[in-house]
Amino acid sequence: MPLLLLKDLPRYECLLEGAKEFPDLDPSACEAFLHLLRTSDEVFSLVENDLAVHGISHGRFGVLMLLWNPAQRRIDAAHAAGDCSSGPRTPAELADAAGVTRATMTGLIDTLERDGFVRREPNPTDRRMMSVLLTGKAERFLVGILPAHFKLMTRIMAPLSESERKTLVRLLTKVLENASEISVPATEPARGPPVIC
Amino acid sequence: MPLLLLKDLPRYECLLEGAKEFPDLDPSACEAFLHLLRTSDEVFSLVENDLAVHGISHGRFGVLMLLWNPAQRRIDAAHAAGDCSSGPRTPAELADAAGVTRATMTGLIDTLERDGFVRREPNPTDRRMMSVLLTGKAERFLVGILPAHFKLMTRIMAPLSESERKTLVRLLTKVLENASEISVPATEPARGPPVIC
DNA sequence: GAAGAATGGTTAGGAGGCTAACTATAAAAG
DNA sequence: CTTTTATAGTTAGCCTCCTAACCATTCTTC
Repeated sequence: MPLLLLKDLPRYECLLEGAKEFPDLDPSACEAFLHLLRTSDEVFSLVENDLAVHGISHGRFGVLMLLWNPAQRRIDAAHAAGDCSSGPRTPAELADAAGVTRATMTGLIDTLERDGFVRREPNPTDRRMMSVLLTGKAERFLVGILPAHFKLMTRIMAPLSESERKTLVRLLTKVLENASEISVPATEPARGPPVIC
Repeated sequence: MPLLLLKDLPRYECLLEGAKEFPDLDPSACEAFLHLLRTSDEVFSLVENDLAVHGISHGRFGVLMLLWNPAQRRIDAAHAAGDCSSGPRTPAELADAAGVTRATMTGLIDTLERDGFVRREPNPTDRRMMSVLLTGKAERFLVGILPAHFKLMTRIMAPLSESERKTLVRLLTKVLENASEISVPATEPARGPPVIC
């Protein structure tokens, strides 16, 4: 449970009250903002607790998911076509894909290696690089817990209809794109769509 | 930036692909789930970076906000009526309101006290308890940074219209209530609405 | 081809989360 | 009353995240 937030969100009247004192406070923006963070905090901690039962943190789970390519079997066929990369393999690629620093990824890989979920191998061509490889233990582990993990996601989103889910995704996408724009002051001309397969 | 997530969300076709292998994977639920966490992660880190510029973490900021009662001046009038509490004052109340453990709150108060934002005072009637009090420095600090903080919220939510914000809040509320239900297996008959003033 | 710049990975040190165990005090039970 | 139980707060130890500094290697550039 990584976020610290108000457990009980303020009532709308309180936001209106605050707006009198702070002209910069936009009540509806503030309300949406707080609900977004509060809800995702609750959902996140739910998933994290569920994963903790199986003895793995969300961060490590994320790394395993990045490394685990269920299409691995199909890859031999697709390899020539090049339409489906085999996913990140080096610590740097993993860090980029996961959105953490390389130092953090080093730590995650350390504990995963300690627990026998991955192993490091030096890259024969570039001796600076390492390859991170999933072990059979990790694959069995993932196949074992994923069904419950997917069920939990489904259960969390159960109260929303299909069209509500589409609406939610549409609104969140607007916010996400705007937020990305804010954090990266729009230097690049927008890169291509994600190519994770 | 506390969460570790896929930076580039999987395409919907990949989810459909995965659903073939895992019948428990509900593509639209998974999509909504991932967008929710990804968006709030981006938004959260935006705010956290902004606060970090002013040398304060989101957690400490939250504590200050809980302690800071802008209605303090009005409280003398409201006190008799009892319709507006003066907010949490003890570490335990703060921990509950913020949704962290008491141990975590101890650490936050430690650093806040070290930096001169709060001070602890023993409770004269119950010698187990402490009172946490905001200093004048903290109040000036809050008044100084809050306008920019509110502006950032407004900017983040700018792409959504008023009605879209209402829709977003409505959908998130559904998910939040459901998630709370899941985490607390519905023992209590649902408590009253939040009474934070 | 040798010096400097860039890149990949790790280490060190800090912060904020957590749980579990501990101390001190107050309340309840006998 | 004394004993037990419950409560408030802290401490200790772990994990994940960060930044900054640090090697080793490769690439660039002259």
